[in-house]
Amino acid sequence: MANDNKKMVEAITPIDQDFAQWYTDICLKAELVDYSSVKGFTILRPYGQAIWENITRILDGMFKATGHENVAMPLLIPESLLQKEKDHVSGFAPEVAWVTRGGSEELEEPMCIRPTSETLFCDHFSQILHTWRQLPLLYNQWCSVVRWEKSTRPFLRTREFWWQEGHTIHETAEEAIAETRQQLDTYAELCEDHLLMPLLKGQKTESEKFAGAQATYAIEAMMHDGKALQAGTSHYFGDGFSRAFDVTFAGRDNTLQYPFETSWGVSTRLIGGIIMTHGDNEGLILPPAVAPFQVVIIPVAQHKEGVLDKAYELKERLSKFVRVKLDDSDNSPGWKFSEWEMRGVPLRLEIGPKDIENDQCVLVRRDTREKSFVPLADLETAIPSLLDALAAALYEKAAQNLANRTWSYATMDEIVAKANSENGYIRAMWCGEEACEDTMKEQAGLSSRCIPFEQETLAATCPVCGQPAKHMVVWGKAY
RNA sequence: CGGGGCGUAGCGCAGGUGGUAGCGCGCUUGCUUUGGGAGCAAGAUGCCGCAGGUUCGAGUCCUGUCGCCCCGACCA
Repeated sequence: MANDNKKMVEAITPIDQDFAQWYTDICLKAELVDYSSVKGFTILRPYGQAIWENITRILDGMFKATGHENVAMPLLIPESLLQKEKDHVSGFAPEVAWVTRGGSEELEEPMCIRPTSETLFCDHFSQILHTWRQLPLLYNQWCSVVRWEKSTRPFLRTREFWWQEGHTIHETAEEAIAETRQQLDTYAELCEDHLLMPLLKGQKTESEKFAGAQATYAIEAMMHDGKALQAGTSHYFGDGFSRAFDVTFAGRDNTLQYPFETSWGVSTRLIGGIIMTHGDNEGLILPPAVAPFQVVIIPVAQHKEGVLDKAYELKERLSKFVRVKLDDSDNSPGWKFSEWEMRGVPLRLEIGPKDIENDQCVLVRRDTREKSFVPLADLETAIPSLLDALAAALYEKAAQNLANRTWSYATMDEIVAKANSENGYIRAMWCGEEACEDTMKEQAGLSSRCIPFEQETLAATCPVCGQPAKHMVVWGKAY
């Protein structure tokens, strides 16, 4: 009956009933985002922004630790600049937004709002690069970009999204490739260790790789519903962009050379990944590393003498080692329990008159709702250990979902049958031909997620065409 | 770009055949409550998306238009 009340007040659509609606409900009701008056442009509300800031803080630290520097590039790209690299422009042209007027005057040259900033960085590199002694240049920027998507969903696909884009140039191809792989590993560390999302790491096929790249590496995460989410990409460009933008330097042998380039990015889409990896019917469950509040203190019978005082005292004490929120609003304790569960706070601390009498409090885990009565003196050890246990359980549960939804097949019949009945990763061999990817899309509705770094030989031939197989590919449905 | 849904109070919605605006939640105030989304009472809140048209009269009918959401095809 508590459940009935709950559904009346602040209903979140059950996850099994309508996954898409469940997702949207959480985005809105946990107050992560709101829609703006322009389609596809969402507002990151304080709670959502706080999660993003925690992600950026962790990642930015990792970037700096590996020698990267932050810069800020312009918002607008002149049309002529965008067009310099032909694969790049044909990939992005369909989804760029244009500025054609300044004040009341038509611009001589239209400018697009950056969909990504390779062209801006290259143009800049061509200005500042002179000698091999300057290399590598390891740049990153935190910004938003605009891509005029046709269908949009909060976090997963919005017309404007916030991200970081790293752009580096190197003296040799080997160094650039190493950078590309290193940054992919950085993303993997962020996702697995902090966001608690188990991953598949690999290389994108020709047809799925970034416009203008020689190779695209990606991390793919699996959502509750068995669909894949491309959570981050890292691209190796060779010297294609350098040549297109005439980025040159005097080499060690005093010849003019083109540097080798990389770019890599993750976006606010990660927040969508967190929701769909860890959330449940009560709402969000946040990994402690990025939760705006790791502990919420809920005073019980807060009007009674001493309760609020004790709560404030605890807040003060806990704030020395966790991010803590004290909800001293007028709402009933029950309301607060539900509210903060919906918002995914990993641990709840209840403190009421009975607890104060016994010099204890109640700690409740968000994921299991498991209650423990803890002496107030032990909080400094009990809270971190509960947070760790919760983090381990979240990762374990997600890893279990990934394992349960990964299958290997050798024939098209098996693949089609599975694809029609369940979402997940289907591992199968592939001949390397794009035509077989197209066929896979048509017959099974699957796209190639990546060619995993960890290869296995499941069969000798491609299940689509029967030709000799070159790689094992993971197929799936993606967001 | 196709298919579907929808614009009425802050939010969610109701307003058969035209007659001058309603419900729930939330909000405000007061009292009682407080260990799983509290109760009672009294309030406040409207360019009915926008523009034309039909009509004595339009939330309602007609035409146009703008926008949003969801599902597909395309993309982080």
